[in-house]
Amino acid sequence: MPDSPTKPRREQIHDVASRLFSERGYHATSMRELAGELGMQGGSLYAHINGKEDLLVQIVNRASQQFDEALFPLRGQNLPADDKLREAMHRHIMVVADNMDSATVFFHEWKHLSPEAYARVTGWRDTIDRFYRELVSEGIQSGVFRPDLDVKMTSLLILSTVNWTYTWFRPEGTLTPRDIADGFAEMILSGLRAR
Amino acid sequence: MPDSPTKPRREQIHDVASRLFSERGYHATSMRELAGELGMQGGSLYAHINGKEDLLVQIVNRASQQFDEALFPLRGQNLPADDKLREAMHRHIMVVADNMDSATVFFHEWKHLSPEAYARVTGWRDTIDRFYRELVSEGIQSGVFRPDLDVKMTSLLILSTVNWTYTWFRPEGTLTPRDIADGFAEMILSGLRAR
DNA sequence: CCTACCGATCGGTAGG
DNA sequence: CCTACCGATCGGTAGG
Repeated sequence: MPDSPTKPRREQIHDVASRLFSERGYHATSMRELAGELGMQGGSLYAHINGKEDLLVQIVNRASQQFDEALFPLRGQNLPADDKLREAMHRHIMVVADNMDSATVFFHEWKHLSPEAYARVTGWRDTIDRFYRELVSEGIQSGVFRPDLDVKMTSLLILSTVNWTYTWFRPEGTLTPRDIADGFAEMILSGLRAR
Repeated sequence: MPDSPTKPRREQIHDVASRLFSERGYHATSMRELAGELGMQGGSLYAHINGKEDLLVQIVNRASQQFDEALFPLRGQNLPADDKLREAMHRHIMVVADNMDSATVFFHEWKHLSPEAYARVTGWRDTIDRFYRELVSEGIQSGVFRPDLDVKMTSLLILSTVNWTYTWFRPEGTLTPRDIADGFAEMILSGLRAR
C-alpha cells in the first residue's frame, strides 16, 4: 500500500522532495513549494528536517544503498558470467525503474552535495565500477567472454545501458525491467551482427 | 586558437556560462558569478544578452545543432550498416567530447526550458531517435544485422553508450573519441561471448 | 504545525 | 560597461 495515510511525515517529505527535485532540479525547488505540496507552511518543514541539503543527502544516500543492496549479494554467487551479467543488469535496472525520481536526483544533483556527502557518492560509484569490472574479468578468465576484451571499456558499455534507463523508462509502458535487462544482455552478449 | 583575445564578448559569455551551468547547474549559477568570471559587474551582462534563460536556450540550441550537423549527412550515404554504425557513434561521441560542458547542460537542464524551447529539444531528440532506428532497420533489411533484433531496443542500446560518455569522458585522458567509438562498436556488433 | 519575521541574494533595469 | 537600485524570493528561525 504505497502512500498509506499513516505513512510517517518524514517519508512523505522524502517522497515529495524526490519528485520535485527530479522534475525541477534541487536548486530550482523552493522549500515553500515543497511545503505547499504537503499542505503545510514553509517554516513548518523545519519541525521535521534540519535543512534543504539534508533532504538531498538523504535521497542520494538511499539511492546508493539500494544499488548496493541489489548488486553486492551477487558478488559471492557462483554463476556463469553471462547469467550473472544478465542478473546484475536486471537488478540494476529494477532499482532505477522502481525509483525513477531518486535515481534522477542521484544522477543529476550529486555534484551539488557538501564535500563529505560528495566523497561518499564518489566512493559508491567506484564500488559499482569495481563490481562490473570484476564480473567482466571473471567472465574472461572462465572462458565465457572473449579474451581480447578491454575490461574498463566493457564495464563502461554495461554501465551506460543500465544507467541511461533513468532517462527513458516509463512505468506505465509495456516494457518491464526484466524485458529491458534480457533484451540488452542478449544483444551485448551475442552482438548485433548476423551470423 | 581557442580563447583568443579577440573572441567576441558574446562568445566568451556563452563559453563561461556553459562551464558554470555544467559545473553548478543552471539555477545555482548567479548572473553575478558569471559576470565576475568575465571581469565585469552583474548588470553589465545585460548590455550583451537579453536574460539568463536566453543563455540556456542558446547553449542547448547550439548543442542540438552540432548533433544534427554531425549525424544528418550520414543518412544519405550508402555504407554497410556496421560501418555506418561505427561512423555514427564516432561522430556522436566527438560532439559530446568536444563540448563536454554544453553536452552536460543539454542533458541536465533541457527540462527547465520555456515551453517553446522545450518543444524544440524534444523534437531534436525524436530526430536522433529516428536516425538510429533507420540505421538499425536498414542493417536488418540488408542482412548485416540479425533479423530478430527489436529496432527500438537496439537504438536505445546504441544511444545509451554514446550519450553516457558525457559522464565519464576526460579530454586529458588517453582514450580518444575514435578509440571509444571503435571499441564500443566492436563489442556491440560482435558481442562479448567467446566463440 | 503556524505566524511573523530575519538577512541575504536573486534577476533585471535606469541612467549615465 | 559601471553605479545604484528595484521588487521578489530565498532558506531558515523565534516564539508560540
